[in-house]
Amino acid sequence: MTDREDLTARMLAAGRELSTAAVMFHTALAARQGLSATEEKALDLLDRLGPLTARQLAAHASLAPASVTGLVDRLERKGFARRVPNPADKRSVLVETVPDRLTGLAPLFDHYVASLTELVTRYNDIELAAIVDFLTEAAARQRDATRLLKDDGETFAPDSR
Amino acid sequence: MTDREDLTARMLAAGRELSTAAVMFHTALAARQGLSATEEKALDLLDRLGPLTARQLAAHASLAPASVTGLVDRLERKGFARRVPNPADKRSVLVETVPDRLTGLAPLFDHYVASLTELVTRYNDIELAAIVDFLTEAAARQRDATRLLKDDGETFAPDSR
DNA sequence: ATGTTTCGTTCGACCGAACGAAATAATTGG
DNA sequence: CCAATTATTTCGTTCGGTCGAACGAAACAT
Repeated sequence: MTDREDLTARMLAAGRELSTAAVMFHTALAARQGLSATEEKALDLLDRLGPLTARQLAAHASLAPASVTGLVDRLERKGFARRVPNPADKRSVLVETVPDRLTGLAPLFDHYVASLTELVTRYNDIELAAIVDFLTEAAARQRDATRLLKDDGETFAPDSR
Repeated sequence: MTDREDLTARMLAAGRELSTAAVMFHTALAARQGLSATEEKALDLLDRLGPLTARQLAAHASLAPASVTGLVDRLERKGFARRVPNPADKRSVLVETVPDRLTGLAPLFDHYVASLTELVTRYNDIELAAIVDFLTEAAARQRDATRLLKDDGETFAPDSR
């Protein structure tokens, strides 16, 4: 095995390690907040797409409208989201995340960010640029893989977002 | 903002992207196989620690013995694990993963691995070594953060199952 | 040998989370 | 201004997943 092949193999192994570490981190984060997978997914959708009506949230999360009522009830009870009246349509309800729902965890995030910031002092600008490029590209390719995984399996189960 | 600060900020942003991509990939992978979070966690434990007795699996997964019976029943029914007699103790049962439980997904993995392998041809040896080092170190630091998250949260809530 | 501990399973019960159908409220269109 | 449509909630139900307690079988100890 050449040095180059060895480096590539180690890249793959390290990538797997980081991947599982990320999954475990997110799992622990959700558990710490007392959130189920569905609830966390909903909060992520609301963060990424902005306030949504119950119906829109149902569509994005692939849930029945009745299920969203219960879901939002739980999120409100736990203090992670709230219903606000929709000025444009008094039948509907806008659901939005509570702005500072992560304040209690800020020290942890700060510590982690500081740790990574310290880590990259090891590398010169050229190396760091390569790292940034790699992370960006790897994320894009993993998103592609995720899409393949879904499309391939849901040919008959429309998500309809 | 200096170039260096900009690079570091982009490293953090790209890292978050990759992290969420990894989580979504794992979620899709589990859904594709019809596995719940608990079931996937159990399979991961069995893969990492080798065959375990039901009791050991219960301890590692923080489940009651009765729950493990049902869990392993489900995994067997779905074809992802099996019980084998424990030669050292006829009371106990060893649970192991079925060796080729990912064969159907091999093409997908191969494609993703090939994509990453192609990606790193962009970088010279120095840069690639930096990438490998970064991935390894970032994984270690994220594991640390996960541990903090858990320890900090369970100081008062003994799991004790 | 025989009493005790350990292992996994079975049983019965419970809870969270999802669903469909019906009910309620508000909007839209003729 | 009324009928049809749309948005959400309520209601009752179902299902999966977990638990504690009780049990039989095997191992251990004395």
